[in-house]
Amino acid sequence: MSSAPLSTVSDAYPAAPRFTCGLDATLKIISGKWKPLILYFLLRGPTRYGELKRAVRDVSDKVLIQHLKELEADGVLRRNDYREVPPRVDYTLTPLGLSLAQALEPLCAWGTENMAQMQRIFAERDDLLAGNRG
Amino acid sequence: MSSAPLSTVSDAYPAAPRFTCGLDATLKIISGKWKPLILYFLLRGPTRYGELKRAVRDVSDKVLIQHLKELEADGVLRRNDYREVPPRVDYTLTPLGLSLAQALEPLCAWGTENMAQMQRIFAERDDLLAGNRG
DNA sequence: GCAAGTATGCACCTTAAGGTAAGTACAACG
DNA sequence: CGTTGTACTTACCTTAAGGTGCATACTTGC
Repeated sequence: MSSAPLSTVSDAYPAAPRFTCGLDATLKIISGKWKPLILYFLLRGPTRYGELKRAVRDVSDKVLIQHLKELEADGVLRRNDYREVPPRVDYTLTPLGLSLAQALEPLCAWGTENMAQMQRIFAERDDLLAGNRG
Repeated sequence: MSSAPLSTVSDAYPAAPRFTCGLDATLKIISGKWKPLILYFLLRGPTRYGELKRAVRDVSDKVLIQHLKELEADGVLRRNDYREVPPRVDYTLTPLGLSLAQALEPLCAWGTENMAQMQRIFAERDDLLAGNRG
C-alpha cells in the first residue's frame, strides 16, 4: 500500500496514525459536537463551567464535561479548580489551544459571511424533510 | 451584566436556526466524517470519483457518495457528469466551496505544525485504551 | 426548612452516522 | 467468454456519540 495521494506528512512519523495532512490531526481533536464552539468561546477568556453551559446552548452536562475533559487531555485547555465551596471552576485555553481556536476563526467568518445563503439552504432541507414523510 | 455571551448574529434572523456565531453554520456544512477532507482535496482541482475515493482513504462508497451529494446540495461543490460510458464524473468546488476550503487551511496548518505533539497525545490515548481492560 | 445554584458522576437508552456486502449497465481487455 | 473498472444504489447491521434523569455536598437566599 504505497500510494501517496497527498504529500503525506506522516511519512516522517513511522507507525503513527496515517495523516493525509495536518487537517486529519486537527479533526481528531475538534471532532465532537460542541468542541469547536467551546474552543471558540474560550477565546473570550477564562470561563466558568456554568457560563460555558449557558453559552453553548443545548449541550447536556454529561457531554459538556466529557468534551472539556478530552480537550484538557489534549492539552488545548486547562481546568482551574478554586477548591471553594460551593464549587468554583473555570476553563482557559492553553497556548496550544489558543492557536487552535484562532485557526477556527476563518471558519466562523465564512459562516457569518454566508449566513443568508446557509439559511436558505437549511430551510429547503427542512422543508424537504418535513414534506417527505407522507 | 445581562448575559450576552456572544454578539449573537442570529438576532437578525428571526425563526431561523439559532446560530451563536458563523461557526455554527459552517459546522453544519462540514460535519460529516470525511467532508473537510473532501473539500480540502478538491482544492487541487477537478477530481474524479475514483481519485477521491483513493485519496480519502478508508471511506466507503456509500458514505463518499452520500457526502458528495450533501455537499452538492449545500452548494459547495458541483458534480460534472460527462455522460460517457463507462461512466465519467468529476467534482469541482463552486466559488462558495472554494472559499470554504480555503477557510480550512489554517486548521490544516495547525495540525501540521503540531503534528508531533498530537501524535504523542494520541499515542498516550491509545496506550490507555489498550492497557485499561485488565 | 426548602428551593435553587454550584460542578460534576453514573446508569441507561436512543439514534443516526457510518460500515459491509451485494448488485447494476456497459465497455475494454485478454 | 469471463474478468476488470467505472460510478454508483440498496438493504442491512453495528457502534459510538450524545441525551435523559437521577444523585451528590454544600451554601445562600426566601
